[in-house]
Amino acid sequence: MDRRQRKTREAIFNAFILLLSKKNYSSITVGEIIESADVGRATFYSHFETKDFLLKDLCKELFDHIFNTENTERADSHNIFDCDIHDSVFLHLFKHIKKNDNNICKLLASKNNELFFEYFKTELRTLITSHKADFEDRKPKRIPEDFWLSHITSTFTETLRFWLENGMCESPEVITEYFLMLV
Amino acid sequence: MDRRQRKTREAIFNAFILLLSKKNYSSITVGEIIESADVGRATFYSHFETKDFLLKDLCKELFDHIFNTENTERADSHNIFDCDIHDSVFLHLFKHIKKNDNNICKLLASKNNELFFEYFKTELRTLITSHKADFEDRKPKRIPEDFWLSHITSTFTETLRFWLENGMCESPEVITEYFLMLV
DNA sequence: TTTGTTAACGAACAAACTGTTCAATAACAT
DNA sequence: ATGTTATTGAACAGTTTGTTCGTTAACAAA
Repeated sequence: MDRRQRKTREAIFNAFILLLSKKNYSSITVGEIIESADVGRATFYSHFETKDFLLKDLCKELFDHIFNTENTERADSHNIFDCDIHDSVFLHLFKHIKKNDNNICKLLASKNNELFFEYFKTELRTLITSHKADFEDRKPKRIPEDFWLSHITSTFTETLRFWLENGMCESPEVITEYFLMLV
Repeated sequence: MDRRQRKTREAIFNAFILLLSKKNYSSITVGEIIESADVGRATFYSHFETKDFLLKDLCKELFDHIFNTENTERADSHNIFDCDIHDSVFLHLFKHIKKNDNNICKLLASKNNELFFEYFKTELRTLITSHKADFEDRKPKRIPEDFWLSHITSTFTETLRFWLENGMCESPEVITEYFLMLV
């Protein structure tokens, strides 16, 4: 990718993240974004079709990173997390989120931007679906399968939300424990 | 309240509900609402400051109804739900939602309107907080109090969401059972 | 029925935002 | 050095928003 393209794309993403941490998504205008990013109006629209697509692309960038390093690290099977204890995936996720300084946290923590959380949940649910075997023994017999998966997913995101809103003062290990206590 | 005021208020609410069942909140314009409600532009703005306030007022109208008949029915202590079995409040809520033909259901079921769900959750949380004693024995010792309340609240709304998305084919009793199994 | 009050109307209005176009300029790759 | 491609800035039409105001109609109380 052309260096110019990369630079403007970065500038727009950063400006957008900055704005999202201050105000809620729907009240942000394209005018504010391009002013903050210091790029031309036409440039913005040559990169992103609309503001919605900008959000979608940003989410893809941030989440693919988390969830894919997740996958690849587990795939090449020789790191500390690739063990057979079933809850390690979630501990890993919490650690990963804590490590990834502010960007994701800032956005997930902001009560307003529900859209952002929705994209996160979508990615999370596919991850959890691929690990559903780990929860078989905890599942009440009569609960339907898809409802069960939704429940695990939303319990995880609510745990994460609690953690972020409290300034992540608990350790990833404790938060993982909380999560597993509830599900 | 003046009959004229009541009529336009009703007309606007109904038009708004109709639109919300077709498209998502942010894409609805004031122009569409007043056209569908068949009222003048100035009239709309004399009733509601902005579109956001319209949503807030609609939520208040719908939810106050559910949650307050809840309270009053329990207050005058002589109906079938006012018993000492601790889960009856939630069964009552599910029944109430099912009974209340479509309006609320239509809105809660539509995946798009996350805002609407947020208002619902706020009301629900205060209800659950006032009944938190009923869940004391289920609460893992180490889980913080407010986190525990958030968890019960979101588990309830996710259960409700599941129910609505599946066309409410299960009975209120079964759904209540599902909810209590998970929490 | 008459009278004073209040709501609805509708048309017009400025202001803000959106998404597009285009010619000129600068950065890039070879 | 040359052809390609991204950025720029300004201008543009089209929406949407929220307000204003004079006129008309519905209301409530005498």
